[in-house]
Amino acid sequence: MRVTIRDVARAAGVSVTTVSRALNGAADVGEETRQRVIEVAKQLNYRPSHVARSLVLRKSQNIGLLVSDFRKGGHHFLYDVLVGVHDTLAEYGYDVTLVSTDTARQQLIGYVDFCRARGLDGVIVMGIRLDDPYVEEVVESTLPSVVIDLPLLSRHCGYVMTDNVNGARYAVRHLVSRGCRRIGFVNGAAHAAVSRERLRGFEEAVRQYVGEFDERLVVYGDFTLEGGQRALAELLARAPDVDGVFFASDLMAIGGIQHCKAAGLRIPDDLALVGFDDIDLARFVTPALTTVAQPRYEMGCEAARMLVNMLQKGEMPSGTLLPPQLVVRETA
Amino acid sequence: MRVTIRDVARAAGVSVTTVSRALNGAADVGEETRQRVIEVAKQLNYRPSHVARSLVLRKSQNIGLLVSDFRKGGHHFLYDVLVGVHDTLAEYGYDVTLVSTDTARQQLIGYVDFCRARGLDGVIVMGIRLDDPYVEEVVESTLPSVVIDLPLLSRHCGYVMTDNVNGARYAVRHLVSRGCRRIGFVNGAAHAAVSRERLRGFEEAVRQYVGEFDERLVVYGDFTLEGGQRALAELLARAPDVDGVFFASDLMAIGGIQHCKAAGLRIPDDLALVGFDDIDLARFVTPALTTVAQPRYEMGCEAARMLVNMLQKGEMPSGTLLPPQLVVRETA
DNA sequence: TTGCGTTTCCAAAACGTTTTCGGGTATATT
DNA sequence: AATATACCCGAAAACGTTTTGGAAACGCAA
Repeated sequence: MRVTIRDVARAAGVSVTTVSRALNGAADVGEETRQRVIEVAKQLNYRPSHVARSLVLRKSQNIGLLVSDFRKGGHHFLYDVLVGVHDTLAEYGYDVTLVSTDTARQQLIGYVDFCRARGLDGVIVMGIRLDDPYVEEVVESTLPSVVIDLPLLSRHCGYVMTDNVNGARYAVRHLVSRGCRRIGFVNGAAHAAVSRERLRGFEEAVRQYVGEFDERLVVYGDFTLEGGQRALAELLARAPDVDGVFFASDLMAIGGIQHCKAAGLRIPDDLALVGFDDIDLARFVTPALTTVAQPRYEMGCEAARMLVNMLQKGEMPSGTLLPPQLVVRETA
Repeated sequence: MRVTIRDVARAAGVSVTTVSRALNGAADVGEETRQRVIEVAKQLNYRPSHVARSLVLRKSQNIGLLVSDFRKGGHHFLYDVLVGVHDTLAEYGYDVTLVSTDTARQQLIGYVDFCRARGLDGVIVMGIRLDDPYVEEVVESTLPSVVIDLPLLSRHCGYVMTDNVNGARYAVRHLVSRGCRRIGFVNGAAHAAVSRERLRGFEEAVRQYVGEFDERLVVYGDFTLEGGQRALAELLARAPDVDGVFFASDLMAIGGIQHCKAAGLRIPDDLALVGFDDIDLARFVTPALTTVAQPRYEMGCEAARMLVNMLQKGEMPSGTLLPPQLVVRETA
């Protein structure tokens, strides 16, 4: 059947101890025996069993990627982050197994127990909301974790997110540089952490670049396309003199574009639009959407890096903000 | 530290054997002891170690999701399939760990060895191409596997893909029903299995619905947006009287739309377009793209189901075709 | 009483590794 | 020559489960 360390030992005429040592680069094994063992191992196509190793070492070199809601939207975002996580984790020799909160919830156990049962060394959490009951578990648990897009910090829990306040500032600054003086904001869901930050950045930038801040110019669109349409309509009803608007997501901004077309508003002459995210759609929609891009892939990489530093070097978790980038196209 | 089966045994005043049996629903344990054990286990918040179990059972309840190239395009496709795979595998009590061919390749070992080292019970392969050196390994290996979008069938390897020939037929039939009589085809990469099938469906449908098949009306666009633009230009140069064209991917079709706009062709009056895939973009682009949708999520589910049946019931692998669906929007 | 079948339980082996502790040689030091 | 010092190597325990092969207790029939 499977070729074990014992087979290698027998074939090389040494003990299993020596095989283990030779293959793992331990010090106290003669150079010639080491070579022989390596040769035999290769000959037999020997692959150490990760599960046996995990059992004795009490770590699995396996980290969980916890996704709160796989289905709902955010495809682009989640996928890129996932790839980033996978790539850098693979570099460090870790595997990643998918964990959905749904399955844990279904078994009526916390996700921490879920991960412990599987011997996961740590977990990267994404797609979770502030109002999710799991956040409490994340911050309190001793399972090393880093969460994406939610500023949760504790002894065993770090986070990485994009610098939303500066992202919002970039957007406003750009609109101002394009001549806008009366700028509105279509925010996402109110309970999302990122919404608050983008609002803060928006307000600060408006105060800095145009002077007065009119809170009647911020409306909420729930991150959806239809929400964006509705919200923009409401905004324009409140303040017809608005000449530029910042959307907290590209999807909402695209809704905004559609509203403008329906209302006969020229973009960007009558109304300048800038979105947030830089989803794939952004470059294809007409007019192409000016937006502030999130470094999705890099967020995954950074989260992974932080986690392995916690695991391997015992570093304390931290909060990392990644810089977004304004990409200007046609809408502003 | 960790609470083990031994702790439960001690606390319940029985042997570990009995605990194992009680918890796993084996027959020979008294009903009252079973209840006591269960109670104690709950009390102690005992979670059996999956890795210890894997070691002795020699199966891990863990299957690999092999992605040949995480980065390159296909985001939408891969993500939806991945979610489908995860969801139904979770239903059956399996975990899924991400495996990229890159990391295996980098370690200079076959992906089968890679999976075996990790004790994976099986593997679902996606994003692989006909010319990939790994296909040989897939069909020859004894590791139960099912591949997506590539018709590989062997003793331990099944596949699921969408019914591409019928998808192409739907597209052509729709174009014909819209009055098109001279229909072109912008195919994807020639070496992709799906390309061949779509071509076959296209040819059959053209013969059936319009009569003669002119092979000069099929060009290749490499699945990219720019490729689609170029290919359509070439097609129109060859045959200016073309009045409808079927693209083997939405991205190429969108390239086609852009070419039409640049060339001053009205869609669908001068030229009717239909794509393939139904990516997110399709509904947002203007005019909205008529296309044939692939059941991405269901493909993942079906692949998972097939693999589980192979593993649990010893069923033979099979080839499954899932029906695509024409979604008509504005371009045809 | 003996023999036998059931039921309920347990000790121990097994799964495939790593690691601790110590044993043996050869070489260097006194 | 005796002793210390490296240097290699191996036996065995451990990791946390499942499962095998009995064993004890009990009831029942002979």
